[in-house]
Amino acid sequence: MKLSKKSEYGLRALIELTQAHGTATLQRHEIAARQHIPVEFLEQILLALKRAGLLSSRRGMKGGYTLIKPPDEISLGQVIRILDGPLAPIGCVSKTAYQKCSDCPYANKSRCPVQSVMGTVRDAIAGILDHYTLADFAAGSPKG
Amino acid sequence: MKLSKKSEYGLRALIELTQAHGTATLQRHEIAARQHIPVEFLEQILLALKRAGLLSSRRGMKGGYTLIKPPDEISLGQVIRILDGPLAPIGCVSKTAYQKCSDCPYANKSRCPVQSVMGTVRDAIAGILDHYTLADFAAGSPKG
DNA sequence: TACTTCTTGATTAACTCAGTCGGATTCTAG
DNA sequence: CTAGAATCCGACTGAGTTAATCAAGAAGTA
Repeated sequence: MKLSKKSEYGLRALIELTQAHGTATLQRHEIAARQHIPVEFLEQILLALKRAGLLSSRRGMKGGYTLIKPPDEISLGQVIRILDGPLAPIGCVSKTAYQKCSDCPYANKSRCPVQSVMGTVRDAIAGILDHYTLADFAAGSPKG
Repeated sequence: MKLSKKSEYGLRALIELTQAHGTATLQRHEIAARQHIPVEFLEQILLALKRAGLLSSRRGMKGGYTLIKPPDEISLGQVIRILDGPLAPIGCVSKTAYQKCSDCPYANKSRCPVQSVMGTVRDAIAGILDHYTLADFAAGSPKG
């Protein structure tokens, strides 16, 4: 039940990029400095977000990173899935990365207690994180 | 955002112990066999639950484990906290194991975006898991 | 060409997870 | 009182993850 540093840093970096959206491109050291993130670690996070299509980047002097999509079309759920993997607490209730549980005696039965509870937990988490956009997030609003 | 095997096994073991509650005491190999859990791993789980005051045990022939409290007074949240630690995705929003975030630029400010979102996530998770009892769970009911 | 910045892949140290093992202790049965 | 059955307890291990760090390369700007 834990959010990795990677995701936390990623989200914090995206606050900066959201605030700069449309205005400026940010370099990794700027983001790192403002958000107290180790530069080289931040680097691989930004790269992952770029590969996932959220950011674009330019090299060389005057280079840096920019948000490629409007902040109100990116959910925190998407970001965390990119950096941390599925939101579901257990593979057999994941909607984006389902995995049959191997050793469960209830597997393939109509109802597994664990699956049932963890399914509702997954839905609760995803319900929050998939409806919370970067725009909400960067504005610090307690939910839209 | 993940439930460990330890907690999963623990919960499954408690299904058996709940069903046997008041009737019989169960030995680790019985639980292990019925729930497909490695016996020696199960052992340390049962021990932890015992130390936490949920189970009692007897040694020697005719020994085994019993639920010590009524199943409708034990929540899944309690169990998972014993085996996996706090439910909160991040230390600074945990109610049972709060920890100030060290490197966050918003620390001690009135509002941190991460803290705000993860706080609602924590509340959602705890809201489900702390109101779901072993009795509900073992009965397989889709929530009381 | 010189310099700056992103890009990529390798490497690392510390830690956690999932499980195993060996021996000690306590209980029952005979 | 002894044998055997069960829990108790701590140490250990191997694989994998986390959180970085490093070095070298590619691309853009002046």
